[in-house]
Amino acid sequence: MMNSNLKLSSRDRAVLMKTPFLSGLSGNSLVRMLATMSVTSLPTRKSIFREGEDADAFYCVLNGYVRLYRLNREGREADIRICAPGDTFAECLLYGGNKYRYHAQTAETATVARFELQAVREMAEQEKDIAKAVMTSLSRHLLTTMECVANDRLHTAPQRVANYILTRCPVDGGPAAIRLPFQKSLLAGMLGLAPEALSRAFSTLRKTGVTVRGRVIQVGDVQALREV
Amino acid sequence: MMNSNLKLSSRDRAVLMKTPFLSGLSGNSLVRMLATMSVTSLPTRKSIFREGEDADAFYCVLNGYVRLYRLNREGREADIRICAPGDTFAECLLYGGNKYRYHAQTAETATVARFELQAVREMAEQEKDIAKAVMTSLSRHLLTTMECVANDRLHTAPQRVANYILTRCPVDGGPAAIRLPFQKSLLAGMLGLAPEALSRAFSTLRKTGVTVRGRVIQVGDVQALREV
DNA sequence: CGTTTCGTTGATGAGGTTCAAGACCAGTGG
DNA sequence: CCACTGGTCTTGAACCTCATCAACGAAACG
Repeated sequence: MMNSNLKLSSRDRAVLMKTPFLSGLSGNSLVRMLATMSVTSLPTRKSIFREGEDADAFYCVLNGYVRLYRLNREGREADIRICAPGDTFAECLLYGGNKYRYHAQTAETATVARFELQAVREMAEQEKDIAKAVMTSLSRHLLTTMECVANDRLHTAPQRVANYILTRCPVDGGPAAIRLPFQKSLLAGMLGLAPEALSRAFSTLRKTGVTVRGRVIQVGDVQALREV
Repeated sequence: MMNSNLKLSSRDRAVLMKTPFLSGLSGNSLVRMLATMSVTSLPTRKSIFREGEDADAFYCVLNGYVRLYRLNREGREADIRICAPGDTFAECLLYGGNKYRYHAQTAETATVARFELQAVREMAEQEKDIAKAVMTSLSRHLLTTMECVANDRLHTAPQRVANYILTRCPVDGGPAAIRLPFQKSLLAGMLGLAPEALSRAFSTLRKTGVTVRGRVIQVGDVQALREV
């Protein structure tokens, strides 16, 4: 069901332009970048690439979600990162090795933009603003990944969940409500938890005023949640 | 005991030149880079910067080791990364925010090279090879950090230790011996473990043919260790 | 040769995983 | 309209790994 060279929907185009990757590009660079790019729509649980394969492209999520994960010897999967619309992945292979280091798979139907590594590498050497875009993208990615390590090592399951809710909360205090943009099992993987552990974390947070119904999370007092 | 503008020892200079950061630079860029750099020797457990401070520089370790860590609400520390000679840290702030996001402290007496963010930012915009050096450095750093997340989420303590030993083992099979370049407590933090857990992991690995005496680790059969 | 730091060991408990069973929900087809 | 079905989520129970605390032994260092 691979659908290459798809025409960009206007919503996808808007997401693409807000990416750290393309938002800073001037006219000429932008055109060249878009020219080497191909857009693909993929069904749920479709593999994009596998660990160990020769790397020839990196990707940007336009719609839906993509899981990056690894397997251990016994075949258990662990998510390394969940990529949301606007996120770039495998761009570190521009200057860091020539094989994919993890599996990438859609978590639901998704649209991704594909960039040839070799082409972008050459363009980054020619155009300064493209190099800058790459650096910005890498920097952000690195910061969030280090944040992830710190989160894993420092916080318990309820604290990680509270953390996640707070990052999605528009308000600073009082009551709030958010809607999960994906299944809970995906959130669990994102936080480095088994789905059961996420479920238990939610029920622990009930006494802090968090109620969950389906994908809707209601927070009684955002400030109280910050104390967890 | 801050010792700015120290003269580079020849060993430090050799480390510096092998850095992904400087190894690819041509004459002119290299000279400019070295000109804006200042080298500092620091005693054990000296803070280099603290979380939340305004960021004005990033660093490269020339000698010794530097811990990057964070504190949780109760004051417990968790290491995010241990930087060895040749490693760069906080370089993600070139294009990713203007405050340090974690604490940095020497783990033993160390020598570091300091680069002004603003100066390097300007140079990266002018010179393509400097931009490329930044991208290479960021890419490597990102790959190892993602590796770290996967390691934490996928492997048990003995597996992480086996992993670490294998990455330092020169040979592919048969017996081998390595010498830890630092204290065990530092290795523990690096692997996301308490020192006691590292100690127990070593004793678990005894039945796989690993013996530890002081900083020397003897491996009976490297291949057997790979099976863990 | 004491003092201090580092490493090991044991006991205990908290936090998560795993497995199994059941609840809930939406979609499907009788 | 209702029963069946397949997926997702929750709950319970047993187990496991690791952190923590405390005590002790071993180096390192003056």
